[in-house]
Amino acid sequence: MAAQTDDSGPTIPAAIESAWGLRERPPKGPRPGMSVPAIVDTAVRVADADGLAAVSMSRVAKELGAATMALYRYVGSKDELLMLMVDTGYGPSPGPPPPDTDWRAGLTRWAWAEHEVLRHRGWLLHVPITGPPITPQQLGWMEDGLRCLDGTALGEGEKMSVLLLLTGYVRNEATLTSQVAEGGRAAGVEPSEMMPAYGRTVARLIDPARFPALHRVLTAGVLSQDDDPDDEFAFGLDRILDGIEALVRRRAA
Amino acid sequence: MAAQTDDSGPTIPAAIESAWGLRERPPKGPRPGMSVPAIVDTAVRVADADGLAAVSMSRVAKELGAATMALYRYVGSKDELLMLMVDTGYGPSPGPPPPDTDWRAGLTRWAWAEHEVLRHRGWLLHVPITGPPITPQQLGWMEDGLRCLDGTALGEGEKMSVLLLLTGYVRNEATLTSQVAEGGRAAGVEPSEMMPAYGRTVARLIDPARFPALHRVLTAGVLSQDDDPDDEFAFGLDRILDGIEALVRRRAA
DNA sequence: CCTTTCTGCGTATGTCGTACGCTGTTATGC
DNA sequence: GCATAACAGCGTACGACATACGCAGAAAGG
Repeated sequence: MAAQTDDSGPTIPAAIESAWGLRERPPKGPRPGMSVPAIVDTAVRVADADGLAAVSMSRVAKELGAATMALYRYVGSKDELLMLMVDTGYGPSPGPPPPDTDWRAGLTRWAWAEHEVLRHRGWLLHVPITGPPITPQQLGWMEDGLRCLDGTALGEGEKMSVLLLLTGYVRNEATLTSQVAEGGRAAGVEPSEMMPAYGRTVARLIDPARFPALHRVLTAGVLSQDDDPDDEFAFGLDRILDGIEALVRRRAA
Repeated sequence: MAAQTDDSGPTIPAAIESAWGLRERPPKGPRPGMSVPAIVDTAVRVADADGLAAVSMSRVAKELGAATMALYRYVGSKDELLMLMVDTGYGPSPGPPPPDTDWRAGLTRWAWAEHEVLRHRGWLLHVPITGPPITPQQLGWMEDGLRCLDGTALGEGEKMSVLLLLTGYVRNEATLTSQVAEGGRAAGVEPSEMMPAYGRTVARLIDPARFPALHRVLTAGVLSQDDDPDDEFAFGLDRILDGIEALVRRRAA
């Protein structure tokens, strides 16, 4: 019976372990000239300024005044860097719900907080996600979301499902609005003219006889006026919370 | 007043226009040796077999027995090819709801149909979407979804929002499950051991005092058993439909 | 038949991630 | 004080990729 170390489960990338503070500096060798947080912050700054596509290893290195390959002493791969960028990009969660907040108000605040982050950091949506969250801030968001549901009679699995449902909605809504915005910028259309332009395009393509319902939507002018994206977000959020409320009530009975 | 041609709105890529059948062959020049559909089908086959990352222009060309640059006579860019791949990959919509179907049953069928497509074509989720749908089949799905809501008192804009909400949910759920699956395959873990392994990893990282709610979820064994992903999907779907039902009832009153 | 217009595609360019190995630095064990 | 081990920085090189450009040959109109 050999001594079993605690390395059960799949291997965790070294840089993630250091994000949890589980890594000390080796006793020998030269002092590191950079640090993982400095690299990640620089990468985030590049993404904020020029988008995720601008984040290349050479660009980040140049920004730091270092050579490209120097970065690989700190992060194992670009994917690892991206994972850490997501953690930093989201930032700390909005914190546990204030006392005397019911679950619905708490989750509303939670969802709006993520909405706000994604509105300012659209590139977060373009990071290819490779697995469930294991970075500190990500799990912090989860924790605070779970706490909102503390007073309910939902099972632990149901709480988790509810959070997944909500965060999925927030991400999806943000993806849609940012796509419209980015597509418009690429085509050189004013943001306010985006939806009308899309409506005209669709109107030109479809045959009203084959797409009657879609045609009705178009003639109703739904795509002609640009709604406040926040209204759109609030609409879906209320629908989902209504659905969750039905479940919470049933469990409470 | 110059004659206004119908090229209002942003430019539509040539290959998309040909997907709508709005393009005839030029009268001169050699006969084309390939066709856009043949190229797209080949690309879809490659993605089905080896994932979206394997879809490069050179790989598709090789598969067709042609040179890389020959493809550019048919599609303007790789992005254009991807857009067409999405259209073909989704395939035709499940059709309008059968007669005497209420909106909830219709949308349930609609959502499960997309769920099924995404389960078989996980790569669809990895295609970076650059704008609102303008390809024939995509708008076909939209049309059929709208028809499900024909009998309700919802406004046209609300119908659209409801569909966006649903399709967003379906995509998000599929993204999560496929990420777990892909992440597990990359780490060499059995699919059934994925969630437990994730649970152990999180348990090792978090401090129960700082993440009490998360710790409670872990000790409840939520992540230890792997649920049927279809159950998870059905759970969220019912929540959302409950929320929509509340709205439909309010409008009907 | 000649010109126009198109197809197929070879070549070349620039960008990217990253494997490999050399050079110089630092702290430890003697 | 000195050898040595462990590490930091990074120059070079490789393979993959999207794609701009331009040339050769094919098909149809005049």
